Amino acid sequence: MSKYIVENVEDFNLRNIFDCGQCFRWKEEEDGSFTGIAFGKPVNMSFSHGSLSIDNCTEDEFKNIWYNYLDLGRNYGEIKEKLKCCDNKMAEAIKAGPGIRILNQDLWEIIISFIISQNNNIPRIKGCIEKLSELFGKSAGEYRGREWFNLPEPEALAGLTVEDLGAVKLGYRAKYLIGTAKTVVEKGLPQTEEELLALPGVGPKVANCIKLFGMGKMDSFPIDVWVMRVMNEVYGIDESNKKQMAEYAGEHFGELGGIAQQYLFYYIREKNLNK
DNA sequence: TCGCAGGTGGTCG
DNA sequence: CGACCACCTGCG
Repeated sequence: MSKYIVENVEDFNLRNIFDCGQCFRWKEEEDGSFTGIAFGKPVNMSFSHGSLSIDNCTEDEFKNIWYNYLDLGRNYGEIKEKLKCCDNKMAEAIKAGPGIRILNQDLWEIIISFIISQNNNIPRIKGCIEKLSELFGKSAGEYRGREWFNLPEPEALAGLTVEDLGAVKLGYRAKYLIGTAKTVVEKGLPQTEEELLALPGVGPKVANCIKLFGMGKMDSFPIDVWVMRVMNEVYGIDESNKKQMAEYAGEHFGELGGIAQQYLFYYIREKNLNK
């Protein structure tokens, strides 16, 4: 079992990264490391004093998968300086999650995950994704004493019925997943906002999440209930005025909107959890 | 029991 | 267009 180690990794914190709402397949271990799966590879990551250690990972896999997945080529120190500039509130938010990075995730996995996420809570979202993978995904092999599964491919999902998906407990989202899978099989993966919004179960919020987490569009600014709360609390915008929040993000954060959103999201959730 | 959780789609005015 | 409202499911 090979382990790959990278030194001098900055602006990086596993809990910040895996608990900022962008992914659903990672679990924190008692020792503070995280075990999970992406791009068909189950691994365990641990990090301390600038040293990132990835277990069950070869050098090739690090270069081909994890370097990009963890967004290690981006200078977050520079980004944080830009966002802090002239914005004390943002500087405060960044302090809550200074090691956040936007993961570059598989587009299809992100589409499925965020359709499931709508009007749902995190433990159940994670449960649905695991169950869906176990029942209908391909095996990704054994690791740390269990078998891992990938999310089902579009073709596999497109051939299922709502009844087939019953055990996954997706509720009314099951028909969205099947409809989206059928569209993707027929027309390929979506590439534009228009194509995203044409998928069943994808509205403005989910589309922005897909763009940010699955398409590398860092200017996307998903507005969910937490962002509405934080934009109200921090910038005083009316809690229900999504349009004004989107405008504010465009004007003040610009190309860095998605990253700003992550700092704000992490900040308000952490604050809420500590209450 | 009932409201709520990373919203969306359908229906009105 | 914008404002409502039902919606699977499970938990407190």
